[in-house]
Amino acid sequence: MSALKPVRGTHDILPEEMIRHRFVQDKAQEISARYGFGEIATPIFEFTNVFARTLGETSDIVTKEMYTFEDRSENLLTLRPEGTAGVARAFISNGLSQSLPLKLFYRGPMFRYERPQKGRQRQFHQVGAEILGIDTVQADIEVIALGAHFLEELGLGNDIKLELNSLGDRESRDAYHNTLVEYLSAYKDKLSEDSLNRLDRNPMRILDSKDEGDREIIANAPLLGDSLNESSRIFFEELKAGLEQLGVAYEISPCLVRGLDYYCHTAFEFTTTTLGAQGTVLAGGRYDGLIKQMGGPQTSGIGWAAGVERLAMMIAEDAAEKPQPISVIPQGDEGKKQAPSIAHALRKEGYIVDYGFTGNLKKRLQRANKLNTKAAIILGDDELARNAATVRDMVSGEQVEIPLEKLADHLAVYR
RNA sequence: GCGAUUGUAGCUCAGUUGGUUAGAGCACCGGUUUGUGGUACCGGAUGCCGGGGGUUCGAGUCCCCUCAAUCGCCCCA
Repeated sequence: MSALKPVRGTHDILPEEMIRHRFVQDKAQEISARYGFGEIATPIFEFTNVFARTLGETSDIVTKEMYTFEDRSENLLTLRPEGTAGVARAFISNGLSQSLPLKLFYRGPMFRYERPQKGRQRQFHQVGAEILGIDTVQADIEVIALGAHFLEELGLGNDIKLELNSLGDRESRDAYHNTLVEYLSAYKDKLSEDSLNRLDRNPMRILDSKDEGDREIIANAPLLGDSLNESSRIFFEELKAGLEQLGVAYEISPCLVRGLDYYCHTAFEFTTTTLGAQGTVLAGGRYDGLIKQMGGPQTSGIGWAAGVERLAMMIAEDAAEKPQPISVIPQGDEGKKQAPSIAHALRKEGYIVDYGFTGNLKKRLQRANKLNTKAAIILGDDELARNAATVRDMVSGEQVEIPLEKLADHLAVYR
């Protein structure tokens, strides 16, 4: 046991796992690009108020989960706990209101000081997509369809369901807020302690409570859907119709609310039961008030983020292909002399080439086998004297002698 | 932040009511084969028993503290 451990909630991603990690990220990027999203990278730290002001002063993320520190110039900075606030800030900083609508994809590490569990680290990675500047439901439909498409491409179509709800516009949300607080206040002596705390701060989160006593009270609580005003109701109806048109299956989840303050109208979560308590795998919603709240022009937005680690855990063992290199194996003095330039030439041709550095023929073949090599090129003095190399097919074990100048062509089948 | 479980070799784990030099499988290294891998056989190395303190003649085993992982709550991706 080494005394040198990584900081709690962080971990190393070794090459083996990185293949899956990359697969998830690259798939997200690839599918997003197909929907016309360009990739953006924002800094992993920002001025603290970028997050504090936008996520909601009372949200758990802001009040107890941020990595906040002062730099040497006494700036108060925070490691980003999520991606949307940074994208919104970048939108304002770069005057991107001239280029609306914007469709942006991002990926990268996020930081939250939470109690670690499986699928919940303090440094974790997200991929996300945002559409800025479209206040009609078409954006919601496209963003959700993108999420569903991405998860499907990962091979997770059957393990995941989409939960959908509408928080309504500001007016609807405020109206509901009031009716809910009124209703819940009658049960003040029966609510759980957690929920009591949330009654003032963020009463809608009480709908999510897993406490049994709370659930009984919630069962008869007024529904968010009933407080939606006409335009919000139509918006939601159009969203559902649009998803149906695209064959995106969903379930209405009347108690689904999101933790961050900036959401309105559409809220959705793709969830799974295969990851235990950390079942949310991709989630998002509409945030029409966010950019204005940050000091930018009124600009609507909708987007989602997905947890890369959670998705990487779910994808099938063999979903992400491992590289299959070609091994170059020198044998004897002449082989050692020529091997580096032969390997180099093949790499320039685009082949993945492993050069094992040490060991005799046997050891190098063992290494080649472990690396899942397709073919081995054996460079012995005998064949080099004839300006040729032996190519061993690592699956069949068959060997043929190939003149050096035809080597690259011959290997085409192993590419 | 709260509650519970766990922590022995690189990995997965065994280790009787506390009792000498702590074990297995896989992986690793070497050999059977000094120019031929994947199978087989033979051999080898490996541990601050998570860390610290305590009880005891004696602790991997019991007690306390601590760190970490896992599960649930909370929160969320």
